[in-house]
Amino acid sequence: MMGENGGRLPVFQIKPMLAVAGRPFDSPDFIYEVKWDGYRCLAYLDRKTVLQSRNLLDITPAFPELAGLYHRVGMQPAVLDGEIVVPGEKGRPSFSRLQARGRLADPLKIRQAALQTPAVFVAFDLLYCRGENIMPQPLHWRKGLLQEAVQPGDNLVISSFIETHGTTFFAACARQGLEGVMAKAKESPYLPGRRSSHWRKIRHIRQGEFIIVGYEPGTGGRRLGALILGTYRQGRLAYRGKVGTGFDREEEQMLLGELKKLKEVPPPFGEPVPGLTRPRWVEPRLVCTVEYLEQTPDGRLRHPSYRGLRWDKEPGE
DNA sequence: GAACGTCTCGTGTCTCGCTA
DNA sequence: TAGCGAGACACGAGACGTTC
Repeated sequence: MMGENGGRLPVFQIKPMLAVAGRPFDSPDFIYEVKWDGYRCLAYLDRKTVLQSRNLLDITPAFPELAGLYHRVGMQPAVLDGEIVVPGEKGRPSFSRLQARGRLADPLKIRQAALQTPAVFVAFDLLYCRGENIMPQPLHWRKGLLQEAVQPGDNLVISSFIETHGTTFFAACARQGLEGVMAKAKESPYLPGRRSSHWRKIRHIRQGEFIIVGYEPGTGGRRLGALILGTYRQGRLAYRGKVGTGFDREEEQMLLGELKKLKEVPPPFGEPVPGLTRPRWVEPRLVCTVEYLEQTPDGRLRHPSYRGLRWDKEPGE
């Protein structure tokens, strides 16, 4: 089977297909499904289960509760593409819980965690079926075969999708606090390791205004590493994270110029901030707009991206 | 042995430069 | 011009090494 490697599963060979970023749209040529907030994973199933991360690492030992996936999948040897998620509050995927799971190395702790916060494999594509490479086949055909091959149950679900009504679906997902939507061309083949416009990642982006309280110098060709952000909480500045992307060389020069005009001040937060290597603290006079995916439980920004200075805003606002 | 700091590894975005 | 890879950056938290 698997042709190219003499009948064995192509373990650690397939890189997952990637998506480009996009905006909500409606098209009869696309299907729309929930974008799950978890670890991208390929599951190799051939009388056992092997889980491979996006970077081709074997993450099977970290999720023992998924070892039995192969019992629920027919037409083996088979390879599923999907996402490992850990349900959090209200059943929504919790990325922080998943990270806590993924970092465990002690087998005892892994077993305990598997009982307390069990992971679920959300399957959304079928790449090999009965040992045959079906990646060149169109997505709608692979989706059909996925429905036939997989018996959903504990720890294994099939990602449902809708046809057309992409904007309505996106709005509904946003209301439910989900990360976003994936739009996939019905006729698209699976392009391993490639980032293709056949798949579009439409994320629910949040935006806010934050006070620039300092910065870190960059390395390599960059002069500005990251801006250090804060907001006022009960009259005191609170740390909200750093943003190190979203500005090009021109904006970087302009920001550095503005920062150099400000007086250097002592650290504005009551306690030292972990993770800051070479902070330069400045007067909290500049306000900037930042897009971000979500906030961590302690109020820090996840995946922040700088969008511009707000000359019209005062820090106190 | 406790506390602290650094490294590692998972996820991601974005810009820049090279190549087809 | 589009696609792709490299190299910046972000987050959390366990593992591990060092210091006291």
